[in-house]
Amino acid sequence: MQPPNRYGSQIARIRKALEEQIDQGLFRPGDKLPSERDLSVLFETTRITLKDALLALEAEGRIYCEDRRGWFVSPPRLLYNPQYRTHFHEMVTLQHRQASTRVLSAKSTLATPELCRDLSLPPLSPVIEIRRVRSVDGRVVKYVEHYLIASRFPGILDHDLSQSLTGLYKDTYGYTYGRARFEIYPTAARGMVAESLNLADSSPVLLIKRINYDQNGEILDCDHEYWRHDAVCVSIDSGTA
Amino acid sequence: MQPPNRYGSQIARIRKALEEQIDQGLFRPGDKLPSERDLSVLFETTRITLKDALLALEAEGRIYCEDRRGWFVSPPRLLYNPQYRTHFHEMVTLQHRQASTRVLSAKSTLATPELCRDLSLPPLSPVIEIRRVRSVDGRVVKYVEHYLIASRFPGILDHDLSQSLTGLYKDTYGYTYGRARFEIYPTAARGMVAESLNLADSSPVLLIKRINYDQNGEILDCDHEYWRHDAVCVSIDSGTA
DNA sequence: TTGTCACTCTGGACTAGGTCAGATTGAGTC
DNA sequence: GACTCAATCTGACCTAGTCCAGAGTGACAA
Repeated sequence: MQPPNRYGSQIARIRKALEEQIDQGLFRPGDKLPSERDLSVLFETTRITLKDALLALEAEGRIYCEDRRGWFVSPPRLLYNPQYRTHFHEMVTLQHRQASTRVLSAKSTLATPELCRDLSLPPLSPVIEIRRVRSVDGRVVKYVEHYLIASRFPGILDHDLSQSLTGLYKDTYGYTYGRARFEIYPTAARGMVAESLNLADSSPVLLIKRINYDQNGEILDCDHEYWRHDAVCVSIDSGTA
Repeated sequence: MQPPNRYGSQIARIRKALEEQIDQGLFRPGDKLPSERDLSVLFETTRITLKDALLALEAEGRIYCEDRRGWFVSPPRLLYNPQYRTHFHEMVTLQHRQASTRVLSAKSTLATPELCRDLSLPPLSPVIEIRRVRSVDGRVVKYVEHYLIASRFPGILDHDLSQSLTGLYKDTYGYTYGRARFEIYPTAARGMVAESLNLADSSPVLLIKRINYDQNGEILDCDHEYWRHDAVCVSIDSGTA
């Protein structure tokens, strides 16, 4: 074992070396780092120690990992203000970046007990479940599950669901957004969430649950948004509360 | 090596076993788990594999780790609505839990460039820097750095700073809160942040930066709040935006 | 042009240990 | 009762590998 040097530990030494390379612009956002194996040779350590250093940088949001593809330098976080429910594409474009959306599935199903509570529905109510992933500059950053109160959206499954739901709500059903309630907390990606975000199981994500009301204060739907934890900065402006 | 069994992997097997024990109430919030060594013997695996399972549960917020003390079962998350700047103690008490505050340091210093920008101050402006930690039910959950515009708070260092700053602002200076701006994102604890929260370096935390304005729309101060990532659920209610 | 299949590269999962330093504890002292 | 100090417990940090499965690539055949 190497004695602790002026960096305190191997992990800190490697972390700082990589941080410096990124800060100096030798690696640019989106660039791929060398493989864990190559880096462990380069830093004269084992893969486990090296991986601990990579995990530290990942926790900080400086780099991210794609399952079995490699480690990459994180682009700047997307500023996301959930209060203004502008189109995702519009928000991304305003930040001079490129957005895309892919529908994974869309179907009618029965609300879970948790959904019944969140949507104020009686037991066994039907809901429309839409799963989508959204990308910025080609990188998947968000996996969303939308749950729409079925009775309020007749025939919605026949529409193109890769477009903005906000626009569809307004143009087809005459609903505009009123207030909304959010819950935001860090958790881990599992199963389909991890898969859709190209993450390893149990990778950290930021979960944003929202319940959306229409212009008359009636519940419309709720979303479960799973963001790659390094890809977003939630930005909120409160009035006098 | 054991072949993948019906749980998919050792890590998943261990994670699910521990999850079940917690769900069944065999471990209660705040309880200490057996040591990593004991658990690795119990699950017939190595410490590294066992630790991966613990890290997965930590990422999810089910358990948390205190540096060199052990692993513990996470209590329910504290609901935190940053819009209502009620006293921390009041908020915690409303959720039937016990709050405490400890002042780490309080001094006058010069604003960093970042602070000058956030507080709209000219270069080299003096600010009051207050560092505190706040606990819920005896567990440290938040490390905060407050930066007050020095010219607006003459003599504040002579007051008891372990009390609510909101109250002090109002009673001593006649300031009440108006609007505020937040930025919320996951990052890693380093140095004093990690130390104060009893976390290992590079553990995940939720960072909430806020800039606070007074009743007249003038900037008062800004806070950098570092929350243990499993201890909080940010809850927000937006009006019609 | 398209599809497929073998090969390679990657991180994921896993074994089996050791050393180190901070935190805790308990016996003993004053 | 308070204080000290040594033993012990704990996670942090570290070595040195192996095997596996998914992702990507390039040659080649249909």
